[in-house]
Amino acid sequence: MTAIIEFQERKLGSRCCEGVAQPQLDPAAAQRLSDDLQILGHPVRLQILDILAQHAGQVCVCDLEAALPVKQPTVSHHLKLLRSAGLIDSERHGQWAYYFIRRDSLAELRTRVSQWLNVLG
Amino acid sequence: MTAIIEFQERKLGSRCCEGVAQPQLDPAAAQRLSDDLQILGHPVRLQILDILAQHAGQVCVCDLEAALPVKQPTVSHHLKLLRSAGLIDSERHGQWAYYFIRRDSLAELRTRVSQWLNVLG
DNA sequence: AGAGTATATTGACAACCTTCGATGTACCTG
DNA sequence: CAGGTACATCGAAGGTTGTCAATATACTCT
Repeated sequence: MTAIIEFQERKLGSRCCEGVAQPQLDPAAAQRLSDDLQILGHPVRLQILDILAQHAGQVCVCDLEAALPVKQPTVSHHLKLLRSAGLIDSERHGQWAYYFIRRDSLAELRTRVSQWLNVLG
Repeated sequence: MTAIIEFQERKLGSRCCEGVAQPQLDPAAAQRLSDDLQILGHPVRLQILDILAQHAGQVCVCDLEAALPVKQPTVSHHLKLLRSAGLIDSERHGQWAYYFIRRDSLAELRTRVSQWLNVLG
């Protein structure tokens, strides 16, 4: 209720929308950040990343299936999304596919997100 | 390609899925974080927050409409989502609605996201 | 009161996302 | 080779999200 009284108030009755406000974030950057945030914005994907971070390189799909509240095709689907986003990768050993986090990509994503959170705050 | 050779390899032929892997993140925390990330995961909402961060308390809906690539009902829609998430609030002055960021809620969100990014990395 | 402006809400539509059964592929073991 | 296991892919169903024209609400000024 006191949020704007410290600013000079816009003259009432004057036309608004003078085009003063412009985002610092250009549309491309906004899209990129939004993609980053969206790939993280699902509980199953968050938990997958969490597990992979703890057991790097030793996690196969059926481990994930056992730890998560979704069936195998769904696990594979989310793994595919995370891989397309560059956040994880896998190696096949025999019949198992071992998944692991790509620390480099994840670090870049973290930098982008952190920077934005700082700009905002 | 060298990701797993530094770990003791699971004995081939043995049964997998021994239930070893468990997320640190409980389902409720995963859901919460996911909600946080999802509300941020849209370019228009990112740009709204960006503009509000720069012009706190002096931004009305038509300013946003002028700065964004969507029409007024869509702007109002995203504002409503951001308000439901507790990230922004508004004050009416005459016919204008001035929106502003709720720094406290945003700070809490940032803490949750940052902490998770750190745990992960 | 009446005309005009700013914003919110409604309702409809399209696009997208999530999920899972069914099926396909690859590999290992006997 | 046959049977079993791990994983990927397909396709369908259902849910959610984003968008906007139309409309409603509320305020301002004459």
